[in-house]
Amino acid sequence: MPELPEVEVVRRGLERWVAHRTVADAEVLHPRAVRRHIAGADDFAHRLKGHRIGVPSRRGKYLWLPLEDTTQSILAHLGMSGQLLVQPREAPTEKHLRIRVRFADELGTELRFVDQRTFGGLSLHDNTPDGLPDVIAHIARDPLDPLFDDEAFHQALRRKRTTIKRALLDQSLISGVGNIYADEALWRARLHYDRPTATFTRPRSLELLGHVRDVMNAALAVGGTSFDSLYVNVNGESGYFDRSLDAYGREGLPCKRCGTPMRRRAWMNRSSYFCPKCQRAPRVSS
DNA sequence: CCTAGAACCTGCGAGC
DNA sequence: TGCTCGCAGGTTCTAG
Repeated sequence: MPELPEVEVVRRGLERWVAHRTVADAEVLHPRAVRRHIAGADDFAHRLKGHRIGVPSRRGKYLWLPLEDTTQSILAHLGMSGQLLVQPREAPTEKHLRIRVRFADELGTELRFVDQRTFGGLSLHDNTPDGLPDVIAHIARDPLDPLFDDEAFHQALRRKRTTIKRALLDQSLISGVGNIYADEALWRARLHYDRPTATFTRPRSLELLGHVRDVMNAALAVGGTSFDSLYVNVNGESGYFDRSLDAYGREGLPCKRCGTPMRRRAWMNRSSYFCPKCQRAPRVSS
């Protein structure tokens, strides 16, 4: 479940179902799922044992579970297809189950990391003084973070020699935005994905940020976006925002503003969806 | 330093 | 039916 709203839905589920429980033991079924944990799978499993999980946090698409009475956290990234599920102990093993965490209580559920494509994973890291896993210190605050600096973001856009969608997907400038919400925010802002950022005026940058926040909050309110069973909350349930999408996945369908057929362009090994009339291409498109 | 593009994986649906 | 191709909510490494 990749972008910010989907990850936040998962974080809330973990807060409700996993926080304050003590790990009995962990089992790593695929080494790629812990590749960020340099000391390896056995070390990862061993270090979780006996520790109580604190309240889960999130920045952008990363979330982490602090281990109480330590200065470390379990960092999680869902990649393209990762799921964190709270399942009954007796539930059948998922085909792509990669990590299982059992708890030392009688609630009867366990935490499972399931990931078809293995781009995601879990790992254990020291926290920085502000409680963030050290390996994600370079990730920017996300737009729903009260301490996100709008002015600094605008200045960063001015400084870069890049285009706006690339900038939105650059997790060191603004985190949590992925392919869906980038296209949605750009459609709302009537901006073409290939517009150079260096010419952005402050009002334009701030308006775009407003649209990013609006679309993410709207998605969050209905449990995020899912087109299939790959993107679910910790209880395996899908969100409903797919039916509210204005741009993503709408190739050939009429623009909801002006009726012009929407287009899809191959872009950076993926796709960009846009309205050719509302979102005009820049004159000089490199 | 910076930016663009490919690589990393598995599975699914479309088209032949 | 079975094959190949293109495509998928991300990040990270490499080449230029």
